[in-house]
Amino acid sequence: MDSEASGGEDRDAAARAAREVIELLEVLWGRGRDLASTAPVSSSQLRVLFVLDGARGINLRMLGEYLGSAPSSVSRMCDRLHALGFIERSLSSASRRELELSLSSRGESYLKELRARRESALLDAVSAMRPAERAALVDGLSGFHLAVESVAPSPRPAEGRAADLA
Amino acid sequence: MDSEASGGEDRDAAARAAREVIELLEVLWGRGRDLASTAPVSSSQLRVLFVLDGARGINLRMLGEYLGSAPSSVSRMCDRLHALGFIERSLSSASRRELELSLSSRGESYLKELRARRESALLDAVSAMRPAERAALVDGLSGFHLAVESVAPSPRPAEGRAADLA
DNA sequence: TATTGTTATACTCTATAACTATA
DNA sequence: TATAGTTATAGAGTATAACAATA
Repeated sequence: MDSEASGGEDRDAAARAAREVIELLEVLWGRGRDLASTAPVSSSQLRVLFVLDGARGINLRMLGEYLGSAPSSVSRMCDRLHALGFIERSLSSASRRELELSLSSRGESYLKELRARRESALLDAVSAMRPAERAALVDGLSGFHLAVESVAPSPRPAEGRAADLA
Repeated sequence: MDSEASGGEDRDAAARAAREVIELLEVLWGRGRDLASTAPVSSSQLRVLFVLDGARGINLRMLGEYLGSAPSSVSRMCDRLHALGFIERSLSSASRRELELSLSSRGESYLKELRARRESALLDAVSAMRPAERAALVDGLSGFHLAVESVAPSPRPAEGRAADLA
């Protein structure tokens, strides 16, 4: 009597719990957004760094598809990230009209430090949880992570699904 | 031997798992962002709707503090949301220099539909999880949700913490 | 004088459309 | 002709600074 026979109430509960936490973080996370005093990169630029960290050497068009952004937007964003020294743009050896984009060592270390700061901030929250809840969070998020990746294959999700999420 | 004696590895694991899922959603969620074809409101405007849904009748300054945005930005955003018919701005009866901001019925129904669409999209993901993981996700997220609210009191979080999260 | 909200100005991000260079 | 990337232009979001109205 785990789920199938019960009509999927547990699925609905999980979807609702996820939606509520996402909303909460959407408001809270957005508070230090964009040109925040201490942040050298905007949230859009940060998304570029995340993608490049997981797909080194891709071209500008491909990066735009991962981000769901137009090539012109990505081009200008890369201008600024390059001026900041966070990314490198080298000409592709295969095709002279393509670029190969990647994180610079400075970009890599920035990302590493940001992740450490974020985990430190999150540690404040998870430390306020009971151990059993914390263990459940790890198990639940691991499964959710894999499930999201299987459902939303990179770079283009289900075409129209993503629009609902913004 | 639940946690205290083990040096907090489970806390670190939970913080890391949360940080990874947030990063994943940051890239994925952002794909349908801002002026997306079908979306009538941008992600910034959506944050306004979320706050007003939880704090009806607040003034512009207070809304700005919840969002972490400057009054001038909020003022213009409210112009556009009012033009769209999603919010109402009435003069405060207590103080003639203040506004009382709230969702219009159109804004409320928009939010309700958006939440339904989001949960439907999330249902695709949680349905791909095993029942035990799904149950763990619900328990873990419930505890996390409460913990985040206790650690980051509205409207102003720990002053400097938020900047790391953008 | 202090506070609330608006307007002026500037920079970033976003898009579409027009353009150059390469395949 | 089709594709990769850039540039031009316009609208939205962000900020700081100067301003009007109210307390």
